[in-house]
Order: sequence, then C-alpha cells, then structure tokens
Amino acid sequence: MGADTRRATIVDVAAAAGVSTTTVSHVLTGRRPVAAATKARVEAVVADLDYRANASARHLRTERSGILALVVPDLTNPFNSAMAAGLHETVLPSGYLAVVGEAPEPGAPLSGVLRQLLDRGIDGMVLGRFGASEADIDSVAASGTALVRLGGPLGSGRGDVVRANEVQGMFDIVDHLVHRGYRRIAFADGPAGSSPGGERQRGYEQALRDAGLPVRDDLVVHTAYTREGGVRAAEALLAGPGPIDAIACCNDLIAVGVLDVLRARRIGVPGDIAVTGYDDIEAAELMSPALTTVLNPAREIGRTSARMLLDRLDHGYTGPDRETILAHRIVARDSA
Amino acid sequence: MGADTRRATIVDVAAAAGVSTTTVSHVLTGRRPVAAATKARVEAVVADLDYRANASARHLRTERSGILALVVPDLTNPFNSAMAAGLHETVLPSGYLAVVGEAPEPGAPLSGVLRQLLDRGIDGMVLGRFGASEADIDSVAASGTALVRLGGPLGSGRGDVVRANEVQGMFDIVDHLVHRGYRRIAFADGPAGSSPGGERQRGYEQALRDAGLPVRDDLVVHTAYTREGGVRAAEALLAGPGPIDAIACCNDLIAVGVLDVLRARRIGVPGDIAVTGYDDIEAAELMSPALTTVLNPAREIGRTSARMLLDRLDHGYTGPDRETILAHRIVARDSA
DNA sequence: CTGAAAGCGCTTACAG
DNA sequence: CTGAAAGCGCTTACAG
Repeated sequence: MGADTRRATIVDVAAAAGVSTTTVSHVLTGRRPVAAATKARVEAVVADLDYRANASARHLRTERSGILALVVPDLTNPFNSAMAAGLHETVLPSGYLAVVGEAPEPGAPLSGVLRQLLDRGIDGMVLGRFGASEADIDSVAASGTALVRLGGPLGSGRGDVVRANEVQGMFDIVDHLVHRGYRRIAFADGPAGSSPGGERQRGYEQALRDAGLPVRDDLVVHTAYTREGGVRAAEALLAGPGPIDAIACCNDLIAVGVLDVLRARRIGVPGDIAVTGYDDIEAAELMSPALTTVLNPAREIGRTSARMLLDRLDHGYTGPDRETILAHRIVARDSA
Repeated sequence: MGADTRRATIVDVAAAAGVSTTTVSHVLTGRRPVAAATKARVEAVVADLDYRANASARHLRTERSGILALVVPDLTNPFNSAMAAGLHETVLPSGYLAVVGEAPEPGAPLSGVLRQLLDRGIDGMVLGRFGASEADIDSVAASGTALVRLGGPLGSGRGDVVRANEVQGMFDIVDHLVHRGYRRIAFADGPAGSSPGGERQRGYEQALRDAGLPVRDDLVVHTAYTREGGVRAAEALLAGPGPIDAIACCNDLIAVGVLDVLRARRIGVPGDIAVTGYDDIEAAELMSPALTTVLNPAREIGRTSARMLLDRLDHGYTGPDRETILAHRIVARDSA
C-alpha cells in the first residue's frame, strides 16, 4: 500500500468527497450532526485514501497532546511494568498513547523526566509511588494535567488517588506472623519518609499493638526498595540489639535480599526466622523457600488509573478528587 | 511559579527580547548563527518566562513527532521491560519520548497497536521479537519510520537489526550440557516459526551434531514463551517416546514451567533431568534450583537500539542497514 | 445541514 | 547578522 506517496490530508478528503474540510472534520469527530448521505460519502473517501488525522495538527489546535504518562522510579521492578501494561491496554483503545518514564533521581526537584513530560503537554499523568516532592506534585497539578497518584493522601485539587490499602495489607501479613507464633518481628522498611513505606509501617505497628506486642524502634530499619537494600537491612537487623524471629519486608525485592543473607548464614527460614514480602512479584513463588507475601494487583492498578484519567479527559467528569482502593490478598507460601 | 497563567509562546519571548520569532527560533534550534549579545538576551528571556517550545507545533511544522516506540508481545516479560528501560534512558536526553506498545495478537496483520503508532507519525520504532508478519515490517519500513528489529534477517531497506547471537547462545548452553555428560537432550522451543525460536533451535541442533549426537524430531516440542507453555512442553516431553536426561528451554519462562512439572513429579534436577533457560531474568537466580541460563543483555539491547535510531534521526546516518550483535554469556547455576 | 476563514505555535525559505 | 511572511494540518466559532 502506497509506499512513499504523501499521506492524505483533510483537504484531500474534502476535495474527493466534494465537501468542506469543516464537514470532514465533523464526520471524523462526531461533534456536529452530518447528513447521512454526506457522512457515508466522506467515510468512503476516508477509507479509500487511507486517511488518518495528523496527530500533531489536531493537538496543536485542541491544546491536547493525546499522551498519558506513567512515572515510576524503576521500570525494571515487575510491579511497575505490570502497572504500565495495565495502563497501556486501557488507554490505547481511546486513542491515547501511554509513555512510561523512569525518574532517575527520586525526589529530585521536578526532575528531568517530569519536566520533559510536562513540556510535552501531556494530558494526564500517573505518578508512581516514590519520593516525588510536594512541590513536584503541585507543579503537575497546577499545569492542568490530569493527575492520578499511586498512594499519598487524597487532597482536593491534587489529583485522584488509586491505591491498595497499604496499612491494612501490612497489618494483615504481620497479623499472619503473630498467629503463627512469631513474637520478635522486625520490619525492613523502605527509605524513611517514602511511600508506601510510611503506610506499611503503620500497619506493622498497629498489628503489633493489637497483639499486645511492644513496638520497638530498634526493630525497624530503613533501606532501599531493592534486593541490595534487603541485604543491608538483614545485616543491620542481625547485628542489632536482640534476637528476632521474623522479618516483615516492605516489598518483595527487599525480602529477596533478606533471604540472600539468611541463606548465606545458614539461618533456617521459616524455622529460625520467618520472612514476608509485599507485592507478589513473579519471582516470589519461584524462590526457595517460596515467599509469603501480599498481592497488590499491579495490572489492575494500572487499568484503574487509566480509567480515572479517561473519566476526566474524555467523559467530562469534573467533580472532586476521588480515591479508589483495590483489594489486596495474603499469599501464604513457605517463608512464613 | 505561574500556576494557571497561559504558557509563554515564541511570540512572547520575541516581544520581550525585542527580536523576531525567527531569531528566537534560531537561538533555540541552533540552526543559524546568532550574534552573541542577541543570543544572550533571548536566552535570558527564555529562562525568565520559563519558555518551552510547544511540541505539537514544532512537530506539525517539521513533520516529526519526536516519539519513538517499542513494540513487544508482552510488557510483563522482564526481558522486555528491561529493554524498554534501556530505550527510555538513552532517548530522553535527546528530547524523544519513548512509547511502549504491547501487540495483543502477535502476527495479526498490522495489528491495532502498530497501526495506531504509525498513525501518530512516530519517528522511529523498535520491533521486538515476535511474529510480526513480513507485510507488517514492510508497512513500517515503507512509512518512512526509522526501524530497528530485534532479530530476523538483515535485509536492505528493512531496518537495522540489533540482536544477541541466538544461534551461538543456544549452541553454547547445549554444549555445556554435553560437557556435563547429558546425552538425551530435549528442546522446549517457542512457537514454530517464531523468533528467536528458530535461531535457537539451530544452535541446539548444531551442538548435538558437533558432539556426534543424533538430532531427533521427537525431542523438540513447540510451545508458548510462557510458564504455562513450559508446563505443557514438559508434559509432552515426559509422555514422549523415550527417556530424556536434559531439557534445554527456549527461554527462562518456559524453564520455570518445566521446573514446575519436574518438582511436582519429584524428578530430581539436575540429577534426573537437567534444565536450562535463556535470558537470565531476575527470577532465574532466585529459583530452586537456581537456573542455569544464557544472559542476554536486555537493557543494553534497548540502549543500542536507541542509539541506532538516533544515528539515523539526529546524526544524519543514511548508509545501508546495519546489524549490531551483542555478546551473551552462560550463567552456570544449579539446574544443569 | 453546511461552508469560509481564522488561528493554534512553531520553522524556514526568501530577502536584505 | 536579522526579519516578514508563508504554511504545516487540523478544529471551531461564526454565519447562513
């Protein structure tokens, strides 16, 4: 089909159909009724010439870019790529393109990626869980970009929020540990002040309190959300002030690192120390021992975020900011 | 910081700097020398007004979209998301946006995603390894979009190719099995006729031949590139015509499924049957037994693809199509 | 039910 | 070394 011939424009279509470009445009957008016969004629020409509107021209005129973005700290994290997949599949049928950005330095002031995305005039943005500063969030919100945040407080004018109930999720899995008889439960948290680390820590502490167990600062250690972070956390905890019999980790990647250390030191899991994760990445059930964790429906979070964006962009929703909470589920395997 | 004030345009900058928009444009693009003093003045105003060019307007005028795309069959596959990350990080500093698309039905004629991307006038595209039809590839090439393919034959005018040496990679790992004493080595391939399944199968067969081992059709089974595919492959192989002592899998996900079946049937790995994968996804070393596999540098493949695209788009390369081959590496762990 | 025309914000021959 | 002006391909008041 037409190799290097110039792509048809709306003018070509109008000429071939014997109507004005105005009418062609209205047939295409459906924004004004067009006589059935005219409409049919235009549509035939559109098919014949294989006409498709030039996105740049349309967006210049409508002041929309037709681009949605997801910004996460690490695209390699399976949780994030599953989310990206959910966003893509939901958004494409509506004609949007979804761009995924890795924010290289979480928390850097309006970091490069965010800035570049905003410069592009993206229509909507899903801001992943990481240390985006308040100022950054404000910038995005102020730019008129529809915003969905994955976590953080729901505050008017700062975007919709999609989240799993992080507090409850960590509460449930620590409760699971308590019911299995573990008493000296440490917590390998994400970086101090980060999300979802903060929420998960609250769940951890609440579960201890409800069980009548002491909440001890020296049993909580902060680290990066990575396998290496888990290694450091385990080493710190093992060198800590007293014996522990379980380590609840803030995510699966941290749990992987913790298990590395325990395996290397020949500490039995869950016999000597139980370990739990959070997220249920694919590797969780492949590991030895298989990881007991909390399933966060990543792909569904992506889909839901997409729908909330489309609600505002295409379906005319202009009400107050909304929060959607997705159910989590404890996946009990062998590590706890 | 201007919350909802109208974004500055090139006209605003020109007025404030007391020059024409022509000059502002040239300061911005660097496509024409501008007197140092004038340039400094314009740059000061740009910074002051926080001016950034409207991407849609620029692209409408230049007939470029500034968007690059990566199309893969499954974004959830860690190999693909690592590749996507490499593409992103390389391309963003040059001002391009990278879009990732999941082709829902591999091999469907110019499937929805591909079509939509082409309609957007994307400047370049990386076409992942899956059953894109020849016609599809021709369509992309003919559209004037810079094209990089991940695998497949290098043919002039059909885009650059970035690949690992699949034949050699599978040869090496099957050779590894041979050297460990395995003799009845089966092959759990991807779908018949798919890439990189075909190349890997050739490496498998060559290694057997070089070792003086028979190449038997009934030891090769075709399946999907997924864990479930691996389950089916293992069941077929185990129900097959004769005993086997090793299963070389076409990728890690297949190997995971194979290990599922062997574990369930209490068949020792690698004692009774050795298993190898391909890709070295993160889970490979977390599994039990840890998977012996071939490392394909996914992120580096993404980076290299990006550089080849940028070469044509921004650096004026107009020579013949090129092929870049990246080194692989055998990662020997416990499963073989 | 339909059209003529302005204009979105850029870049780039053309001219001096 | 710099500018006036055309034009990229759309959409949308305005008018009939």
